[in-house]
Amino acid sequence: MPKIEQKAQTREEIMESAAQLVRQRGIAGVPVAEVMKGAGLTVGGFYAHFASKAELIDEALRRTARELRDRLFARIEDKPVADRAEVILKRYLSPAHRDLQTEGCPMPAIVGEIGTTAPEHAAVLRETLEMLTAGLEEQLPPSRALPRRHLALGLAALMYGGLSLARALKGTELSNEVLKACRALGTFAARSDERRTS
Amino acid sequence: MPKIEQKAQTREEIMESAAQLVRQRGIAGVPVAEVMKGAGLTVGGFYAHFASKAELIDEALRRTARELRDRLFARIEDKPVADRAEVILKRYLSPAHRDLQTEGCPMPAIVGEIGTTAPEHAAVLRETLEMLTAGLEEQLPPSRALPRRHLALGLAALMYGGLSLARALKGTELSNEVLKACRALGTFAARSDERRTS
DNA sequence: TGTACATCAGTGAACGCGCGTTCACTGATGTAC
DNA sequence: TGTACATCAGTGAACGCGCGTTCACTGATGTAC
Repeated sequence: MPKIEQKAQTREEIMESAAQLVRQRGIAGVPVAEVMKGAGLTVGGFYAHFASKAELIDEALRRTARELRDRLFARIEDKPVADRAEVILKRYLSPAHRDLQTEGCPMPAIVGEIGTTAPEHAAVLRETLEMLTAGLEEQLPPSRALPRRHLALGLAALMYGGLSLARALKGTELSNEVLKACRALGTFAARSDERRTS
Repeated sequence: MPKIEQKAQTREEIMESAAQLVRQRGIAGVPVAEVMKGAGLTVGGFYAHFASKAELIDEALRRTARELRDRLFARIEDKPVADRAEVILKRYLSPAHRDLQTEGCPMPAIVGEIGTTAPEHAAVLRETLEMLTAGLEEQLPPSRALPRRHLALGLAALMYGGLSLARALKGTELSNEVLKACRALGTFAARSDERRTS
């Protein structure tokens, strides 16, 4: 393999390792050395690929956000409009999503760290939330009770809040209960117009 | 002042300093030295009052949870039952609560750290969430659409989620929008039965 | 009441550790001729 | 085609820093007689 392609592939492996670890343990919880180990390398080589840890994390977070969006809204157009919010809520607020942290939403791991860490990460968070909210808004039926944008943003906060708490409480019955309650509340809010007009 | 009282008062000052700082910067973000500085002391004396940082944080978090409950539900019985959820949502999801981190809800600062820090902190989080949920449940009118417990737990997650995101996004317009959207969604859910039966 | 001694809250420096980053070096890949 | 040289991804150790915790010491308070 030519040198340049090889290097690009190594960089990709470092990124993937970082993307998994940062979702599980947050920014401060992931040493550069461990990211490199996850890619089968040693610490020293890191700076041949990235200017700093912050740059790596920044890029890794953007990637996880896109990945989340793709999974969350995958084949959603196949569902009836009235069911879409519920399907999305079920996907996001599922025990599987809570447990498989390395593959899921990055927000729970990093939100609490914004303000203590590099300022550029705040921008990534904003973009992630905007992306999620915009995606939701698109799939919501027209509403008369609440502006769609408000409903979408509120649902996003509910989803994020429920998943974060459920992860932090993992292993307790309360954790499952939180997921269930948030699914119920979210579905109720998203469907309420429908029921009221039927 | 007798020695013993003096010592108790010093301990109290250390605790208060810790309670403020931990709400603002989380567990890992608050060095013992800074807590002591906040109490007008130097690091070395810390271990005359607490066995470890974890013990201090644990106790400080319990205190902040009680404080939150007292503020959130203060004089709530003076309000009509139908308005109580909205009042609580407004108190919790207010710009003031977002901005005055040293005095507010401790959850946003610590939820992401559970799992990376001492395991006893997970228990404090569970108790805090239970306390908030139980308090909410008491104030909600009977509901037929959702079990009250589910509504209370969902509202708690919505409140936590909205405040966390708003704090992380502080200084952006999105931050205000999140607070507003969560208040709207929460109030809508809490009131929906009422409207539907009227 | 006064004096000698014990106690102990608080100080300030040091220890040990983890981490981000740097750096001299290595060895495989690629280029010039 | 073969040989000498340049490049550079990756290694492993070291540096500097922050932090939790320890510890020898101090000086004010309290007690014994």
